[in-house]
Amino acid sequence: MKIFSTLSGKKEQFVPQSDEVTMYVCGVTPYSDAHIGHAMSYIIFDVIRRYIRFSGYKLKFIQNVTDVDDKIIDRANKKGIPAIELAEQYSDSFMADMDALNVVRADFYPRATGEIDKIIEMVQGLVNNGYAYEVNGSVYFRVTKVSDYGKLAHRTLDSMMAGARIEIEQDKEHPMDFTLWKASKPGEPSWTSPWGEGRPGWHIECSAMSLKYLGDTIDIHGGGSDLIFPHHENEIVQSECFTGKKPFAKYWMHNGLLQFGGDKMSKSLGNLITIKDALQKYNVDTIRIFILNSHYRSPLKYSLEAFQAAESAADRLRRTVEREDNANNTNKLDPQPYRKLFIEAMDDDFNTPQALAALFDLARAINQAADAGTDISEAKNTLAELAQNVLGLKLASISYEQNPEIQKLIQERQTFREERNWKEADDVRQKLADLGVAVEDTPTGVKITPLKKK
RNA sequence: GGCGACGUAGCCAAGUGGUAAGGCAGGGGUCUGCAAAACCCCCAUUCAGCGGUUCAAAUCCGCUCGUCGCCUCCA
Repeated sequence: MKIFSTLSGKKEQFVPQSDEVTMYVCGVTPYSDAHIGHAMSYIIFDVIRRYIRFSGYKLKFIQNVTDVDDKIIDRANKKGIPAIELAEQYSDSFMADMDALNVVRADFYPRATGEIDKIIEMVQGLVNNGYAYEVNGSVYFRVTKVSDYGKLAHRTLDSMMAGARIEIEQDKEHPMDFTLWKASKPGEPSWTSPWGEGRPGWHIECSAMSLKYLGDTIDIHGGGSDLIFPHHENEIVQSECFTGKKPFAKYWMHNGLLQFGGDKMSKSLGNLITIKDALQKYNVDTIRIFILNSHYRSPLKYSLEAFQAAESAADRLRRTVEREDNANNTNKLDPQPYRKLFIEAMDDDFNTPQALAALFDLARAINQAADAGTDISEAKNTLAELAQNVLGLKLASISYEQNPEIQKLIQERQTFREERNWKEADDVRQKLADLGVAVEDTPTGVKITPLKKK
């Protein structure tokens, strides 16, 4: 298995430290509903996790919830509720979204507010060994003391300074120094520390959690490419300087970002589509195929057309899995060649578009074989296994058996058809269409599917 | 201003030296009472443009044009 690491800038052979792979992906700061950009990132890392397990490794996966932060405090103040309550609310909302998107849960979701002891221990350690300094109750990291600062973003301190819009903060020794511990203002959530009342800076919680739950060196650390700098860069220096061990993470993985249409990517929330909105309109498989049909490191443009294409594609796989087995036929379709292609694609830095292509090739072969009466049971199992276990698709069809109105109309139509009364039969079909379902006559009986949105 | 990514058919999108995957849409056909689904055939002599290296380039190099990201909160 090969993984592209942002740190080295190339694909590397994946060699975990042990049979149990340790992995950390930056989670959310819960102050509003998550949007489909979040869905993209977490679905991608979900598939990566699923594939690592599918390949035979064990995996320990941790994801943070940063439940104390400026934006949470601002938003909570506007709403007139405690910050922790707001964070709780949106954190629950996020978990519900992840479940709905069929994202496998992490082993544990530590919260920043629950890890204050570890955070203070780290900040103190960094002060003690000279990598951090306290000014007016806040503690800053001294970036000039680290020779390889910028190694993840592939930049140097000088190049960062050139033309950068950096707000000059009087307290900092160097403009690029970043906050480890922030002195709190009155009314803000705060904890007692050796430097007075305060709260964690932005980057420190991820380091603390990763070190505490996964160890000094983990195998994979991931997140959106917008986190490379400064978030992950800072995680690296503060962690490595605290533990004295390198590397903090062996492989750094970053997904490309979702772009919103050709229009202005307006910063106002009007342009953002929440996961809840998307799920209202499309099923999980549609959303997952939309995302997995492009490579995870490439940016992806949101478009209605692409979603509709993904919906049709999902439907194709779903229908294929539902075809009759012909299990009594002695001719069998062998899915191995397709399985091999799928695995080769996934082994090459999780090339899901190519893996999906292998699945569609298998689907075509299955349909061909099914038309010919060949036994497709094993091939179908392979298709379902790879699609569901690795790509996290559900391939679940909607059942209308519990709907008496639809069942009654189907019966009516069957009667007309047996009487060869095509006119009446077609009228009933139209009635069913008005109810949002399409009826298909197949050799094995009537099949009801949701009517396609045009 | 600095750093970086990208530009492949109507749309989405793989492919990083050996002659263009896959999905969607479209056209024709088989099947069907009609449909739908499925299947078959067709749909980029060509990979933004211009030069260069090479026996050979979408793939390497240079320039031009265009789009985007990061440098500030962000998956």
